[in-house]
Amino acid sequence: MFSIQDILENPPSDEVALRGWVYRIRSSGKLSFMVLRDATNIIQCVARKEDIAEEKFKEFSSLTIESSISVTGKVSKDERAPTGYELRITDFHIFQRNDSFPVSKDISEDFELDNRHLWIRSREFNAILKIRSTVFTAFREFLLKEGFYDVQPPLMVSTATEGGATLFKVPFFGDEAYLTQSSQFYLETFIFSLEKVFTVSPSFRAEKSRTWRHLTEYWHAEGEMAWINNEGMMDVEEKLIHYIISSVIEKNEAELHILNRDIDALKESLKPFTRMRYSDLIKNSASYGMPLKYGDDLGADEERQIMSNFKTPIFVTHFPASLKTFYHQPDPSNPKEILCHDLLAPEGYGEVLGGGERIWDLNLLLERMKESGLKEEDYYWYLDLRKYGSIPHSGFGLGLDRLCLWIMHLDKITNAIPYPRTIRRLKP
RNA sequence: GCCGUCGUAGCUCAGUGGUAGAGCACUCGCCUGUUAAGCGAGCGGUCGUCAGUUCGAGCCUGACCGACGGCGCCA
Repeated sequence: MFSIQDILENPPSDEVALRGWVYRIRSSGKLSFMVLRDATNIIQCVARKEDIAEEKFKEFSSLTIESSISVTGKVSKDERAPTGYELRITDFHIFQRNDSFPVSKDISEDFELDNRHLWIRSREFNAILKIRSTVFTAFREFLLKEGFYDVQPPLMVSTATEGGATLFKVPFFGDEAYLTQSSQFYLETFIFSLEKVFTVSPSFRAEKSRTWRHLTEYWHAEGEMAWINNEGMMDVEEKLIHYIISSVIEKNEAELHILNRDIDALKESLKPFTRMRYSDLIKNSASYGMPLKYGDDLGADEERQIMSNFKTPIFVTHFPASLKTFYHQPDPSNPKEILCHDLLAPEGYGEVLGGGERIWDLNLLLERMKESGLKEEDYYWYLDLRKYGSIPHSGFGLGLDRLCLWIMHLDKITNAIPYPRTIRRLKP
């Protein structure tokens, strides 16, 4: 059995059979047009009254969108057909003729989300899923080539990474567990065995966020490297992002077109990324149209305005320690700032990645934990890393859904993931 | 946690205190090249719920219920 894409690439001269779902159907007297879709593409099929029995013609003409069907016929080039070729039907078999498909041309954002299980069949979402697949695969491919190992940290944990308020509680045999909000601390344990590690796993945040770029369950791609500093980490990340974007451009040009993604704009991000200290960003902030003072954090509005001045992502480094969590390594030349970086995507998309050098001195880490009100005994295993062969190291966390959001130039993160989980959505 | 918007037909939405509307979908016709097409006919609603004001409420007022959007937090 051929796929539709096979047929379009190598149109056979003999009769072929295809199977799939009815994407569009319209009848016009003595001929009926049906656009068939499968996983790979769409092709217009035409039934002529003269080619098949009258009853079969009627049956065909009354097909409904998303009915499942197989068709047999001859393929010919036809410029009037949506994908350039057309199959003239000699026979067909209906697996199921369904009632009217709930998802039609006029649907609201909310209705679409309620029917996401059906909406993912659409050409748009088919393209989104294919690009997601490339992004996830490319992330792994690149790091494996760089000598990283793919590791599997636990998702049910007993300690917070960022802060306690945003954890989901789960009953745990009379005790209480939490769904992980970041695997960073576990990745740090792995580097003492494997040196370069990464994981792609879900993270959970019980934040009552209601924004265009927050999810309660999101795909977190995290990496951790032994013996590397903040600058070196950014070098790896920049190559990684370049690799992911190149892969998407190479493998998903057709899908980018379906989504009306400006590929030239995306190609801009294959150029080197600007690196800018937080303090310099603040100094220049007025010229970016967003006057800020030292100590201000970058929110959605700030990032959007600042990034409207850039065509490629930028790294913002050396944030004041007060703006970030406790585990970041202070800058030796100015201990009030830390050796960290955020990667802000262009075209108004903002933060997609955060990373930096971790504190590797035991006493400093203890001090910072105390300031943050964290109990030593909860983090005994994390502290052990600083007791037994501690080394300088860095890591990062990349929001894959956010990366997909930007790469596909979508309007909100719930359109970048098939089954978004947000404060108000647990179905479907 | 803060600010805001909306509940009318299966879907998307109009609706000015005075007889409940349109487009799409669906059903039945018609059409030899359509592009979620076109033409004709048909089908379809206790206007979120409860109360109040009024001669009269989808429309005004209040409460409740439900949904959605933006910000903070972050990835």
